[in-house]
Amino acid sequence: MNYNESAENYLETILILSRRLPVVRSVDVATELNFKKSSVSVAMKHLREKEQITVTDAGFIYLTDTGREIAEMIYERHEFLTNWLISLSVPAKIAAEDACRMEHVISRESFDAIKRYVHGGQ
Amino acid sequence: MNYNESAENYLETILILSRRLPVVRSVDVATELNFKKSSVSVAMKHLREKEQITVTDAGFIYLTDTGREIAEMIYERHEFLTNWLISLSVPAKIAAEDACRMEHVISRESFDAIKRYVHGGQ
DNA sequence: CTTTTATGTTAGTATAAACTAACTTTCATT
DNA sequence: AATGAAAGTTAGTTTATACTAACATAAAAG
Repeated sequence: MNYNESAENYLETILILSRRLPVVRSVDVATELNFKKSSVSVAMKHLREKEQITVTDAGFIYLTDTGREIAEMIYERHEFLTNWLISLSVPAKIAAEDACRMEHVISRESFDAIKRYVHGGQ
Repeated sequence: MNYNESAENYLETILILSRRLPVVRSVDVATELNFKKSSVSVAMKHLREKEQITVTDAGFIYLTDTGREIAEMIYERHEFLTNWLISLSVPAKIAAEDACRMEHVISRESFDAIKRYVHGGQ
């Protein structure tokens, strides 16, 4: 599978949480994803090393420009694919789960093509 | 990532090769997937254990009913998704690559819904 | 008949990404 | 001040899935 799926998911989760919470900490990500905090701690270290997030002394996580770009791309796909599948009568839970996996494996070309198709077909 | 992606891919490859070659051997799968024969050997052992393939003394690989069912489902998705993306002007190579990843992560519900949508929209 | 090639297997390695367990640090409450 | 909860880290484990290296066997070719 895609080599960045895990990292992309973390970045997306940080973005989503940053819109819901005043600050995002490691433990918030762990709670959201139902992961252990040790797993998140290691993952955040990797994201820091790739300079996709910064973490303050207080443990507050912020997306860098690069990280935000990825997060927003994935989140846009997530929203679009979820809503599209729901509009095709896929149950919301299944639609969200599928979107959550598809969003990491589609190329820009295909995503854009599907978007054009869906909008054109409305 | 999907927990069965690797196995599904092997089964699909066996199906495809079985239509192209008189018999399918481990080495044929390795050649097709650009994997080493040791990797395929281990994978075939797992598929045998799950009773998704049988292997004759001569090393010829055959899908069981269960294995064939999975292989055909994945292959149908592969064909459909590839052709659909190509019809949306995605370059063939990219379409095939994307289909090859999407085919493993979509639920039956979503796949059926997309199929209905695409056929209805023609 | 012996040597080479093709095929398959086994054992051990590497990587990614989760996990548990144990530890530190900090902060709050008694 | 002492205790305990919350947060984060580190070390080592697990699983999946590929890999390399080394070996076994059988068929082909000299």
